[in-house]
Amino acid sequence: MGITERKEKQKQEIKKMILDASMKLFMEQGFENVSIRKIADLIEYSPTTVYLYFKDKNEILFNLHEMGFHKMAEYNTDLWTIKNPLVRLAKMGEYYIRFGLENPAYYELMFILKAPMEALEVLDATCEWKSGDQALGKLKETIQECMDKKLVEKGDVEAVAMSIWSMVHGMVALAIRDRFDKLVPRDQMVAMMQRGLTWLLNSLDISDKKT
Amino acid sequence: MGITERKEKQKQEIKKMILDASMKLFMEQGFENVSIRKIADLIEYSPTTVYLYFKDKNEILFNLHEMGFHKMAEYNTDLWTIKNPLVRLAKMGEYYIRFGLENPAYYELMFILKAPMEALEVLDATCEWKSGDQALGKLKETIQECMDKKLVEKGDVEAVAMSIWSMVHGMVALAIRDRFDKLVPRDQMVAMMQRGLTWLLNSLDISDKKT
DNA sequence: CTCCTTTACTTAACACCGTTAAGATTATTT
DNA sequence: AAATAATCTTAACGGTGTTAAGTAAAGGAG
Repeated sequence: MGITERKEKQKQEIKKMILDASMKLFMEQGFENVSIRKIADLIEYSPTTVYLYFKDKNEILFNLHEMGFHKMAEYNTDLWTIKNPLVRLAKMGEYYIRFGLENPAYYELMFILKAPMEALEVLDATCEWKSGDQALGKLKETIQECMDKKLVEKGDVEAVAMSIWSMVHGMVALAIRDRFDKLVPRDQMVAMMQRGLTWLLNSLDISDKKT
Repeated sequence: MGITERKEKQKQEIKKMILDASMKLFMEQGFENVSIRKIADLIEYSPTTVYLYFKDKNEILFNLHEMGFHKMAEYNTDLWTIKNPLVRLAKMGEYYIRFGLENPAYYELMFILKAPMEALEVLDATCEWKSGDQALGKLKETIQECMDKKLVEKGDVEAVAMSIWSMVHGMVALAIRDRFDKLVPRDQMVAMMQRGLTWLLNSLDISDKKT
């Protein structure tokens, strides 16, 4: 069935066109200024055509949200070459913050906007957020390793993971949503986040102080 | 000028009507489903009348955002009776999380939505975010006190404050935007946040371990 | 090559949105 | 009572997500 196969391929290509156009607009104009009509305009189709490839706007946003996780993975390629889990943990935080600040549009899709999660609830009955679960899993792994190697005090891995994630997420979310720069000068922002992160990890580190 | 005075009072009353109606809809239906038209319907005026009392929708949201800070202050009334700054810090975090989870609509206005900050940029040339600055100030005070009393290692108060705030904000923001409950069971959410918070503060506490 | 069916796409419309210009109504002052 | 000022509404503009119905092109069957 070479013919139907090529057709399927073409369909995927148009889907990609729609997603790329959406993301372009999203990055240029922000979430609230992207409409199906503008997307359709950009790829030179009628607005209704978009609905032949995606159920609704939420489904588009969900797909972009997935692309965001792939993009984030690119930031972390060299992460697992780091053998010291505490150093790796620090790098994870650093990369996370950098990814968020350098790709605010993706970050919004992944961790702030409700729309992608609404799509997930419709799409998947089990409502599993695979991408998020996987990303959090890697954080938990690293923390577990820190505890195993007695670099960090033993404790509730899950709660610690959620806490660390919450902190870096909080930083990025506050920055993206214009709260951070109202309180500290913009040029000091990144440095302060970094100081906060190293301060936290330093407080955790028990490798030096043998009680 | 008794007459103009009463008129001014009436004007303020209608303003309050608009804000109350907005907040009611906001809490019931969420941000994205509140429109000027619905607000006008609820107070039985025409949509355009709303514009005689507020410049635009953002200005309404900014006013609601301010009301949110007042509401949050109610949660903190007994906070300054706590003399031990470390205990106070813990309570601050606990109350912050509780406020956020119990008043998600207010929380969104205060710390997540862009609209109120956009209004601020138009309203105030200096762009000072007084409410936020004040709230953060109290956190910094408490942390400073902790350091002064050697309950917490001395360090960059600003960075530490931003970090702690980021963590609790991160927790609430993830919960409100449907990321938390996709990864941990909903009934364990609050408990886990609490564990994370006490874990953090425990790591900071150096009052016992005299190095 | 013609007829028919399927696929791909568009036009038109619905019900909403924030916002503004212009007109109508009401109240106050002269 | 007439003129002025304050208050509110109607109608409209250009936008939104989405759907029903119609058109044009492509593929297969005879």
